[in-house]
Amino acid sequence: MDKPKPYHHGDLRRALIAAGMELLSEGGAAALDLRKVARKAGVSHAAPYRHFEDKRALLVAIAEEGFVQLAEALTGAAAESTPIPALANAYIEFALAEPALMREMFSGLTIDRLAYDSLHSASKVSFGILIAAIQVEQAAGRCIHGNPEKLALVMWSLFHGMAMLLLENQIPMVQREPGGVKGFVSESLDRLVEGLRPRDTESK
Amino acid sequence: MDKPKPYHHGDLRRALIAAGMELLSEGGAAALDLRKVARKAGVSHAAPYRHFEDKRALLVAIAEEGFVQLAEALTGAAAESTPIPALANAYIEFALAEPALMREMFSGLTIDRLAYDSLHSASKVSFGILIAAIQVEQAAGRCIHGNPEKLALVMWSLFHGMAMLLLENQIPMVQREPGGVKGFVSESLDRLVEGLRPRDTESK
DNA sequence: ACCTGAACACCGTTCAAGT
DNA sequence: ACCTGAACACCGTTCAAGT
Repeated sequence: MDKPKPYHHGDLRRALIAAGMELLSEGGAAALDLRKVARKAGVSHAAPYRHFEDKRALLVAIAEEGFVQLAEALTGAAAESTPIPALANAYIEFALAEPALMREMFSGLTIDRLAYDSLHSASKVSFGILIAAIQVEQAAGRCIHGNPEKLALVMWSLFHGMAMLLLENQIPMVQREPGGVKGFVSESLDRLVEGLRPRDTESK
Repeated sequence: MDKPKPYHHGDLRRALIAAGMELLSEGGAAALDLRKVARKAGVSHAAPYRHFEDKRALLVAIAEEGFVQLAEALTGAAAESTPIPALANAYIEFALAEPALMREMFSGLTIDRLAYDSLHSASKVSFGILIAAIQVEQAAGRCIHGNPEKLALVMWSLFHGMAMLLLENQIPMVQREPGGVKGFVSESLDRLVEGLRPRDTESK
């Protein structure tokens, strides 16, 4: 009664990506081998080669899916009343929730970016959300003028640095602080907004 | 006439680390397999296990050596007349000169940090240099008061984010900009120093 | 004490053969 | 068209045996 399916899969490609993401989430990059992915999807170890040229191609597809999910999380945050802190928290929460995926997304797959164009497009969507947030703040007079792309790049760099350093346990002291990760993110953001150079004292 | 050496190596451990770093530099993480490292050091593929428990232990030792080299680069920069921009440039130059090493240093080896304590100590040296630089700027009245460790953490996050995003070609537009990477780093640093919120107009 | 060669389990990839 | 099973080269790791 069902539509005739080729063998037991309607969309093996999607199933392989999903299986790969699960393995990544459970055991990190080391646990993601192609034969295990195939086993998890219920096909032979050679079947994935019908859909992906090699293991790297599967990893690129997974990273691309990761960027789609990140963009979704950021889109939600951008709609809140204080978009900048919301975006920072969303970025860092995403990274800490899926550390292995985050590493894979930003981990040297893109050396020859011409070959993986769709991966870069996916990552640019997230960047676009940051640019839009800066423009909103500029319009409201809460952010200095200047090229919004460059300002967004500074902000992104700070988000990304905090996320990766937290991810790799490089700053374990943050976990013990009052306020924990959220407090750290919020304070760091204040520093970027207010600046490190002392302001004139008469400002309110 | 030479002092009797055990077989052909006086310090195989060091030779293995050096060989591993060369492979990393030449071909990235994918090119670093233990058998190739052994071949490069002129020993059998089982010999490394006399000095390293497993492949991960060698990677940890390599990452540790990377942090030592990073600390050296930062120490030189900290002595310059404008230490903060010098540190930023040193950090990013190091990352771009040895991308594969940089990835390895910050790439999830440290999940159970109790097991790799010396790696964390090595990374803390670099962080200490950043803290000291903040304290110098505070004493000179060029940086706001407040916990220097927290301020250094913000600065490190920004450095690290810029370095990793550049490394992974996430911001290719920077390469085409006038001033290139150095211009980007310098402008971004200005934003952190001056802040994103508009300052009172009468300040010089 | 330190190193070697053979051996084992496992992975990425290929390919002739099946439906 | 899409999938399978056998096969190949290669890697991490172990271990009995050599000096």
